Amino acid sequence: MTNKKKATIKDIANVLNISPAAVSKALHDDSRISTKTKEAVKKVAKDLNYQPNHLASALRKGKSHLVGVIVPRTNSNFFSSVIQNIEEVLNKEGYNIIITQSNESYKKECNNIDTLLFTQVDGIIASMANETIDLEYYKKVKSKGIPLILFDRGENDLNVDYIGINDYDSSHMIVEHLVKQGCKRIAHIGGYKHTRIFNNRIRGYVDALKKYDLPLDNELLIESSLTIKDGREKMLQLLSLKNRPDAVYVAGDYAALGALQILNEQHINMPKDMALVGFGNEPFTSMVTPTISSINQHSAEIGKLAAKTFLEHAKKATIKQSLNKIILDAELIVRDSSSIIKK
Amino acid sequence: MTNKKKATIKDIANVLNISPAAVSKALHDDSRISTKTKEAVKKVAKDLNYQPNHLASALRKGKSHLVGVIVPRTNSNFFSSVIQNIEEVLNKEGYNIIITQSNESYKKECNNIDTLLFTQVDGIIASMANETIDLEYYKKVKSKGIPLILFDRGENDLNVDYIGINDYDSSHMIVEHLVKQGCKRIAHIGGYKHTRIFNNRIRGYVDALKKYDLPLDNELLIESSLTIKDGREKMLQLLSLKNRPDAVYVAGDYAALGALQILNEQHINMPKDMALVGFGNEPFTSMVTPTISSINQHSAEIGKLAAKTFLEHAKKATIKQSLNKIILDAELIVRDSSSIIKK
DNA sequence: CCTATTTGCTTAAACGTTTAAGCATATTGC
DNA sequence: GCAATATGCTTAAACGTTTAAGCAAATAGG
Repeated sequence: MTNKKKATIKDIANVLNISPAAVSKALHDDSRISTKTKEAVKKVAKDLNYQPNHLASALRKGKSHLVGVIVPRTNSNFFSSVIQNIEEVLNKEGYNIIITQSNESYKKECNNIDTLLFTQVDGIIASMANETIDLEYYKKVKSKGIPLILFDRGENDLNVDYIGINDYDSSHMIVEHLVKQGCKRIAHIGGYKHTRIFNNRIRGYVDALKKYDLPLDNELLIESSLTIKDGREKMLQLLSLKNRPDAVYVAGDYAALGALQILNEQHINMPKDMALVGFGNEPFTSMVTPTISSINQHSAEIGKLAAKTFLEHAKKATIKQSLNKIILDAELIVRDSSSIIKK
Repeated sequence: MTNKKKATIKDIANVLNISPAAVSKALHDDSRISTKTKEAVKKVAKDLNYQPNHLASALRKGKSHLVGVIVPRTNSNFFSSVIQNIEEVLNKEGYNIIITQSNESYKKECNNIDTLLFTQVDGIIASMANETIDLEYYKKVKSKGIPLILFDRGENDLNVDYIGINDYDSSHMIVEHLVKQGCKRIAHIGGYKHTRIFNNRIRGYVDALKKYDLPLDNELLIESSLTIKDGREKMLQLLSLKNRPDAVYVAGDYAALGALQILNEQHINMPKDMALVGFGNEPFTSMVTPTISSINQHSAEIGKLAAKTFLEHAKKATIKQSLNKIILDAELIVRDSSSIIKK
């Protein structure tokens, strides 16, 4: 039990007086090894508390069976749920994952990529930092010939697989919902335009306004970092307008929360005087008062699909990156902050 | 650039007509290699886009430079902050971390330990699942001779390093605070007694009541799983008492949130009719109405200390587990839910 | 009964790195 | 000028596994 030195294949071989090669094959149920030997090997392996040395086999086979995951942060429900599902799918196939956080910083992201490559991961599943514009570093991954799968952030920016939701349609759903509630002036606190998903949400918002013949007022369309703090500031900005909106669609739940705080502090009635819709369906949206309507991004499915996409690449030796772009339909969860018309 | 095969030390050696050993030493700035050779080697390495094969060096050196981290879940601010700080400290020293989640399940936790050992991690930093009572699996880690550091959950249960906060004193602080606010009947929705930290909070609560000559009523001390749902149920249970409490100290913020929801739904005024204090200082405690008083657990410091403790072990080859038990003082953040007396 | 095939193993090389040991050559101290 | 030391490299083995190639013995096929 308290064997300091770890048992190796060689130790097993010595006990049974057979070659290490035979032991290796026995442990892998090779058809050319007799059942008798296999049983003996497995018994001794157990007795010696043998644990295969992953490093050695990975080195020999040229596969680490590790997959790198890069997310902006793990303490958002969306990302942690995606991660959990990636892990679940990959663990079943004998892969482990290494999770790294970029904290929305491009520099940290580059660092993460380097350490992942250094650790010889077999693939990388990533969602880009807000800051990331330069894609050189991601090209480095591609040039190494290991699969790269993006989710949520990064659609189309590189020519790789992507899993995400339909941001453009989501905006349409939200605007349509607000119009049905009787809103006439709908504002949008959006993310940075250079991030494709946020740009898509903005385009969806603009096009939906046109569709419903609503005013497209430049004052009502604001770019934001989507933090709580910035949500507060941008909400104040909207309230200071001569012609206030009667609804705000915020492209992120944290910023929506900031907006809600301001509205509560100023005793502005939600949803009557101001309807509010967020994006992401973070758990707190149903915890605060009033509860915030939001878009469910199908985090579990995104995680599972990202993992499966990686596995497809891993299985076929040919590294032909056949673009696998999966766009899921999102779902609008209507809560108190935008339920003007009760059923 | 688009070199399919990765460059190795051998390739560099061939270009310069020196031995692979010399290249290896040059890259590690060995004093026995001339500056001229070092420069030449580094230039060629860059030209060939050489990346050291981590697996090979790890195998040879018997160190993977990977550290496993096990947490109940990552989508809590406490754990994700701990992780971020562990990562920061360890990255600087050339270590990478592998994060795994137990989802509070003992079985998953055992699985995590196995995969981490399989991946040849140099150490494990863990916070135990709520479910975990049997410690056999953790003993397995110790018997492998790799450092094991526990934080938050697991103090004293195994004879290993531990970093955490003073739960007993925290309870004292909370009770003292509530007493100062004029509360006379203080209830406690606690965690499972078999988890040491929750037991310490319960002991602190009980002793503090005695100290302030308050009634220690069995009805007022409830064991809970500390989920939102259970927080709701246990709050209802307290409200159904003939002799209601005028304050509730909940051992976890999520359960405190559940309690708050019930109090809001029943239009019970906080803090006047019922003061509420949570534990953990999750971000949402300052987002909900009213904001919830809570205990700040110093997640950043816990993470840093856990990482540093690991590094100490890693540096000294002798694996003498000199118990390094660090208990930090927690901090009570007073918010609206318990501020009866305004300044 | 003889060839062909299958069964059950062994041998040896390989994965990419590190490192102990060794060996010239150059430098230093006296 | 000679021993002692320092400098700058090479050789070869090692880490623990996998796997291609090969070989003897057993079995099958005709």
